[in-house]
Amino acid sequence: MKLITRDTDYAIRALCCMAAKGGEVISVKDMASSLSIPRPFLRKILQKLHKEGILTAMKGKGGGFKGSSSLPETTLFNVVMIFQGDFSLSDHTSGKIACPGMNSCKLKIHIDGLEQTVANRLKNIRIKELV
Amino acid sequence: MKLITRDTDYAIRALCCMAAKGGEVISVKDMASSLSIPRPFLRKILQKLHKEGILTAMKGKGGGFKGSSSLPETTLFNVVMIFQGDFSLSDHTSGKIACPGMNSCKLKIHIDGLEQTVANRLKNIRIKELV
DNA sequence: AGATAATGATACCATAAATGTATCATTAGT
DNA sequence: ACTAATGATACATTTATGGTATCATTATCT
Ligand code: FES
Ligand code: FES
Repeated sequence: MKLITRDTDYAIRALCCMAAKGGEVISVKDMASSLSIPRPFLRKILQKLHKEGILTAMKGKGGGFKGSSSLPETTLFNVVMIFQGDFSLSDHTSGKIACPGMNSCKLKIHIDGLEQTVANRLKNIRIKELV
Repeated sequence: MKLITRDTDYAIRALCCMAAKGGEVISVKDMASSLSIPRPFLRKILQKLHKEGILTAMKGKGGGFKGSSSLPETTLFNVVMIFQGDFSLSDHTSGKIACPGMNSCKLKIHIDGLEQTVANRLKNIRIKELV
């Protein structure tokens, strides 16, 4: 089971790299080779981060991406949500599975609690703390 | 992302059901209908739990499964391991992805810590506490 | 102006994992 | 013998993951 999929992981690494470089513009080409990430895949990832406002894009020759003002405070939770959409550790507790006794079920309580714990941990890890 | 996949979830519910019934033998047929789980799927799941020694199987007419002596102390961690094999929240930290600076990386430290937390939580939830 | 080099947007593809089904053999009770 | 259960295992379907490819747009450089 994976809490952090590969695109999320690549995104985090790329963001750390951006943050380390300050406001410098970096092309996908350069970053892909320096991080050993497939270029088109990284490109898709950075475009998404741009759409979400975490990166700023510069088109045209000599262009690339750089971190936006929100980058340093961006949390791992933010990134996970962007690439993995939801955040439910189990279908069971999210209601996707019909289950008798969804209310007052001890299993559900435990899983919900764990989910909260994980989410809170991820919310407390910011990009600026990783560089 | 899912920490607990459906087979794991079904397994937990089935184990709770078994535990609640004490040493009574229950057939897959009965359990599948009472838990609303596809019968052949549940069967495969229970067979696996039997192989792992958590359930005892009775073949032949009137047969079925019942909890073994180890059932009450079985933890969610045990069940997750049985159905999902490993337990690594991220490929990155498990070494499946080549990454410069695998040593002394702050991200890795955080993820490893979170992994420990999750594992410990799961290890502290026993079937007997869920019935 | 034109060549070049970057991103924007989006569609496509390949593989793996998750979620089940089906089948035949074996065993036990009636 | 007949029936109803599991044992073992192969097969099928669907969804998620990981990645490519392409064409349009924009900016720079000569
Ligand atoms: S809500 Fe279904 S077993 Fe807990
Ligand atoms: S080990 Fe690769 S970024 Fe941490």
